[in-house]
Amino acid sequence: MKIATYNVNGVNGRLPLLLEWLAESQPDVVCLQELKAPQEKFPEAAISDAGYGAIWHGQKSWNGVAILARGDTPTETQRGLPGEPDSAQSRYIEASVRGVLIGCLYLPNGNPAPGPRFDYKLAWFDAFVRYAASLLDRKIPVILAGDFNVMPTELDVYKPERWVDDALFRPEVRDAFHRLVAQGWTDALRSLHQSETIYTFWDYFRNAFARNAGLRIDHLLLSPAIAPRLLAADVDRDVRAKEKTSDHAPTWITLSQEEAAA
DNA sequence: ATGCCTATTATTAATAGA
Repeated sequence: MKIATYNVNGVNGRLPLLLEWLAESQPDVVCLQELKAPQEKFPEAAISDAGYGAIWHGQKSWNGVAILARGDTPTETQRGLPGEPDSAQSRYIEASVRGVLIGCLYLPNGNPAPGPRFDYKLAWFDAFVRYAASLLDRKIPVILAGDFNVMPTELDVYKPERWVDDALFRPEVRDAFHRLVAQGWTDALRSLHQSETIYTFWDYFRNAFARNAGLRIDHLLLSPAIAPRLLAADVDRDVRAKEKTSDHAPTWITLSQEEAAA
């Protein structure tokens, strides 16, 4: 079972690229962020023709999240984050797919920091940490996947000293991520590649991709009930190299079908 | 310290992204 997260940066503008990647990569479940499309403009027919059922939480201009399932329809369990500070922003959707609860999130960027946008980020993050704890209490297989807009450690940013005052790397935000993981989640990419440089985002500016000036901000967190099934985890960097591409690359894991032996 | 580039929306400029 392959589960991917992809900040597509405009689901309609990137539709040909998205369909190409779906056909090549064949993920079973996909969490999309930054649809940048209102609810009625989601390309449901094209996604369906590609073999995927979908649920989505759209918003005009900004944000927007979706969950796709190959040959299946995700069973929606939550839309919007409980206790979120601004329900007008579409940043969370959740579904049950093939026995796994999938939470798809787009955490606020938060720049400039300090300021109201940063306060909003911290408030959203706090609500998310509380909600994540309630998911762990259920002792079920859960995957929280999306654009967390945080580099967890210095290993996750090409030039850490340049980012210390940025909303994606400030201590408050890193602390929030560490508090989240400390609840019992497994950071899938990092658990399999403990000392490697792995990036999931490269700025459009400054020829960042060619220089590999990247950030690791797209994450998949596994609950203890599913973490033993983790087989592989990687980033489809080749997608970031294409024309008309998102500034993020698809990030994915594979899981064994059965519960791992104790 | 800032712009760089790219998207959407609404009208060629503003806003957001990270």
